[in-house]
Amino acid sequence: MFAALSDPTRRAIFERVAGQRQSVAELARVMPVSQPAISQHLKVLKEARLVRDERSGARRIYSIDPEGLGPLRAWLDRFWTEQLAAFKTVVETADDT
Amino acid sequence: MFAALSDPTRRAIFERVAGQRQSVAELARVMPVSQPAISQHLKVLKEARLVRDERSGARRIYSIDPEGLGPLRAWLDRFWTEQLAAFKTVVETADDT
DNA sequence: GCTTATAATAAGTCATGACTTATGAGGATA
DNA sequence: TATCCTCATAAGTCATGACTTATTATAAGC
Repeated sequence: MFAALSDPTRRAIFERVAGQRQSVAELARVMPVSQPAISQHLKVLKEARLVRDERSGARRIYSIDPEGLGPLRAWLDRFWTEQLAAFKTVVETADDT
Repeated sequence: MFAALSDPTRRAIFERVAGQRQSVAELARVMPVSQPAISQHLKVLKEARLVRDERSGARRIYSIDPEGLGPLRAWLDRFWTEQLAAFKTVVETADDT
């Protein structure tokens, strides 16, 4: 999950696909890397369940995977309360001044 | 942000610090890597504003940074609606069957 | 059928980054 | 002051992974 989104190029591809379903060639046209690089990134994103692919003739259309970001959000929420607790502590400490 | 959380060891350190503020030595005791490795990871986490450090005598106590996860949540929320839209499309497509 | 477009895989290169050991600096304790 | 912790930095090693070009497979159009 995090590994899949950590690379800037791959994250850019994901954001683009999330905004609008796209073929590999379209992505390759606009991104500053080669077509194989795009395919490799899409493979990683697909394995992370962040994108889906769908055949359309010779094209292969990639779109965001609805399942994808759930685990990330779940992980984030686990720390949200702890973060707030820590923030509260900071505020209280500041109040002690 | 993503890069900082992509490494499993570093993520484990972050989760541990998030649960309970801790010194470097404490982390080094429980984690399966050396003390310098811990320090290096903490440096990365600190630069990503995910943890804070605080001097306590010779010790240095690390805790979660309240500011840290905000940007990640903001990024995630940007795609949440798109994800739902995509999911809706999937459902509607399924309904067409 | 032959050419063209699309996309995946193979193989190889090169930089990055996650570790290690060694060392030094700063504070506590006797 | 001498010793012991605690932690950061330096330097070097090694694996991973993000690219490239070359190639192959499949579908579309003439």
